[in-house]
Amino acid sequence: MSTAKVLPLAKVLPPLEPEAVAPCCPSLTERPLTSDEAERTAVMFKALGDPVRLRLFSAIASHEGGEACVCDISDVGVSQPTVSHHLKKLREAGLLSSERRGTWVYYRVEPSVIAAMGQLLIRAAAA
Amino acid sequence: MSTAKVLPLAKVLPPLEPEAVAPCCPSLTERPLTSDEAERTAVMFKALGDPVRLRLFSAIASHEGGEACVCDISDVGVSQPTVSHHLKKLREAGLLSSERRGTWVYYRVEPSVIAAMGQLLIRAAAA
DNA sequence: TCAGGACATCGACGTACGTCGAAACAATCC
DNA sequence: GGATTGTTTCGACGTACGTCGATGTCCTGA
Repeated sequence: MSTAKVLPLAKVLPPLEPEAVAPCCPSLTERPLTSDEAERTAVMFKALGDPVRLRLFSAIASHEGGEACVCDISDVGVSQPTVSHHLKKLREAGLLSSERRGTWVYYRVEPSVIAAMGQLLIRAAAA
Repeated sequence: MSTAKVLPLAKVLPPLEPEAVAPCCPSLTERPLTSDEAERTAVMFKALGDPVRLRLFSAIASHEGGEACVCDISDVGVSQPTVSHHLKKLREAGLLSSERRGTWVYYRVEPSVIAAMGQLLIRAAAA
């Protein structure tokens, strides 16, 4: 029955090639951002611009090893599908990567992207 | 006529008492954010989560002295009311302060808040 | 006092977003 | 294979958000 699946649905969700999401973060202070640069950078900030996503991100970042499985961080007051939706947003923004290990899926913060966003702001504050 | 105005409409828009907007930024990595902390912090990230606002912010940050009048930064492809709306959002988030000087209104980046947001991310990346 | 420029507010419109329950998918255990 | 648990996807719903034109407010200069 249905031997041909329409989509294989990657078993391990890829970390999202970093280039696509963030060629990253041209300085905010050196010159005004172009429309394209702003579009790409805004995606990352928008991802952290929701209370639930911020709590999920914080829960993962503060978990030992900087990673946590979904089951560890689902106590944020919304339904489980909603948690999954938000984690997907964070992953698409390049801030998290995920990997399935047996029954559970583990999410991990993507240090390079986070650090780049931080530098961006630090430099803007120093200007 | 109408000698009694309903609202005085502050001549100089205040920098927004910093406490209200950000008692600021508890570490993302030390422990999971509470609901309230996430709510307050998300406002700041959300403010930078729009391409037009990011371009306005960058235009101000990259302008000499870290400040610019609205007339200097209105070339972002949206109408004047929309620019005003976005600047208000950034100010309400505590990221900008504004001051009227004669005919023009000058916006300036609020270094302490921006720096705090940056530290937040840097620490999360280092975890 | 009045005209004009700079900026903010108002009200309305369309779209994007957060949320949920139901259902599909994946791995494990019996 | 079937039941069970963990996670994602789907479809639908209400609300929040970005955008605009029209209008109001504040300041300046004649």
